[in-house]
Amino acid sequence: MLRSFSWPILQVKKMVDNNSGGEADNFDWDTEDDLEIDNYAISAPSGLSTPCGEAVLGSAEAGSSGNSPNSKIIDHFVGMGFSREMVAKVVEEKGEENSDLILEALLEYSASTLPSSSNSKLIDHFVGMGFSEEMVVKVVQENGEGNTDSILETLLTYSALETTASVQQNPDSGNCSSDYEGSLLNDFSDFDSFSESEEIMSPSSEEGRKLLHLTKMGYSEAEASVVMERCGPDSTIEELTDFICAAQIAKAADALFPLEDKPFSNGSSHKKRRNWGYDLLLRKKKLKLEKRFDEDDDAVHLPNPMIGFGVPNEPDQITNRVLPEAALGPPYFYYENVALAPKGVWTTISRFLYDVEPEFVDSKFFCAAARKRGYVHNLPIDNRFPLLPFPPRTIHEAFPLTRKWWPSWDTRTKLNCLQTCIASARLTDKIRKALEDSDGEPPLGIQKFVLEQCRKWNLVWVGRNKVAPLEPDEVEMLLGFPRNHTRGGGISRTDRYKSLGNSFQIDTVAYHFSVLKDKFPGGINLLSLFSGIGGAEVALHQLGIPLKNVVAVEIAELNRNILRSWWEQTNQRGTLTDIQDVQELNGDRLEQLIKNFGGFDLVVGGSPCNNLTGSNRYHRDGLEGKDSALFFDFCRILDLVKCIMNGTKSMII
DNA sequence: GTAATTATGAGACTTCCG
DNA sequence: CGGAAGTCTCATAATTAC
Repeated sequence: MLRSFSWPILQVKKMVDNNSGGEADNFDWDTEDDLEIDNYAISAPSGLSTPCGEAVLGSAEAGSSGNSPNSKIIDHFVGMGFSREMVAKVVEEKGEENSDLILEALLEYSASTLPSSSNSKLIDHFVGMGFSEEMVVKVVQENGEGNTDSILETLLTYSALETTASVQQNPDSGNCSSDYEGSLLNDFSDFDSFSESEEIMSPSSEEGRKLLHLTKMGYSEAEASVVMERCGPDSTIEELTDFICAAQIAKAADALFPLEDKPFSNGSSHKKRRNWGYDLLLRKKKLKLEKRFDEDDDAVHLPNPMIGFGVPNEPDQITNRVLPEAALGPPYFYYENVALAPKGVWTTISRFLYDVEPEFVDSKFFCAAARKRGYVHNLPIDNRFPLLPFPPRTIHEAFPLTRKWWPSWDTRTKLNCLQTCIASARLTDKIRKALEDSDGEPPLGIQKFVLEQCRKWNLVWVGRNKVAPLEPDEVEMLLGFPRNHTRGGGISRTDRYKSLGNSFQIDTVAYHFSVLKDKFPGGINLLSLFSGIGGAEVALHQLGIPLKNVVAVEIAELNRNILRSWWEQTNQRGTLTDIQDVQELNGDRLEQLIKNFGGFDLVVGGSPCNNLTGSNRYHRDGLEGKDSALFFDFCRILDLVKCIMNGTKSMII
């Protein structure tokens, strides 16, 4: 039943409305819209590139003009890799005669805007998405590195502008609203700076006021009316300008994915693929709008008990659900992260994964340790079955030797979440000393202290007054990995804890994957993002689902070694492809992989949680944190896989 | 002597419960 | 409404290994 989620029927309804073709708020980028916007951009060239361009370029507006006297020299330096606005600014300062002086200034300016080491990773992240480095540096500086959402948005807009500015040699753009300065999206209050267009329309009605606004910003009256018609009468200026920018963004996507990828350049995959960035932007925008309208409904309520659609041996089972159409496979996908993330994170994750409702499950229903996780997936949920035999499900079953020393006042039967760090020897010593001071039953205060530390650090009793953290192989067992999965091969104890603490609980994941067994009797092609020590692979293997082709993306060499070693030891007959960085997985690489073995059946990923988890005292920055933002790479890659596979299919047909 | 490992101590945010 | 419980952590210093 859905009662355990606050995930609303309402949301489902909304989606149905969308699918049935709601006009005004239908942001779906279907072919019709595509054409229409393209035509729109071409048929009305006078305003489209300029208004946004003015806003972005600020005082250096001359750069966007194709026929302005210094455009040639600007193009020259832009061709060398400097950003247009930087060149324009420098040319304005130094004059266009002395190109040496300009070059010197440009180099100096570039050096001064080089990324600091702290945000260079963020910059690499966006550069990896296909944006130019200087553009990224600039945008990161403007937006601050904390706000990846607005960075991405600005980048997309900039790309669009660069493309249109260089593609359209627009004779009129130079003298269009050159007095407009400041942020296009934020400042709409200053009417006085547009005196020359005052007479276009009187701002008597609300509609007229908006129209006037848009025309003052440099759009033609015709453009403004078309956009207002499309966006509906209630749309804000911000939405209207966003919509206009969408036309440029569609072109920006072209710039990101040049036409040379031959195999599919005539098929539909390329066409769809180029829109992923735009889709991402739209989903972000949609999220923002929804946030604005129902801020109260933002929170996802975690179910209690946390059993998702059901766990073995529990009567409450949900075997039916309706997935949004956009979420349907192929491929199947499976995304995992910590359930207890900061507010709004799961709403965002769900929105980006086609509005699929997360399934929150605590692994304590599968093993002796808690592990509260959210899973967003499009797998069927009927006829699931667990791995057998069941692993031990209480501490005593898992560690029978501890029973002898377990004090009666320690009432734990389950361990807390297995994390990446363990208690220090000093702490366990402190506990021993505290207990030795009292004969027999310790005072309540001591009991409370000890119990608190035991819960916090998952300590077990290994002797009289002696507690200890779990050994790595004990953690392996609890998580369902084969014994010694992470042992040896140059891996330290600390690394083992770290890798295991970041991993799936096999029994939980296998229970969800079990529905695939009937569907893929001949084996499965798996794309495993952030694969770590191979939780998904191990789960599928233990279910008896043959692994045909596995592409595992994992940044840590140690983890790749662990997976490779497991792969060899279990005599896998398929092929395992290692990839180090998700950034390597661009459209071309994916097309090549998909072409090689005919598509992925399952895309799995649990992106980094260290900016989400409550254990992080320093950088709990939510999805915008530098590591957890890799979630957006999961979305990016999943989108690409979907597009390429659908494109391939339609080509074959 | 340098590199790798280990020890140590650093709160915040959310939900649940009474 | 306040307290309790729980959380895939991080940076740095100290120590040990090579």
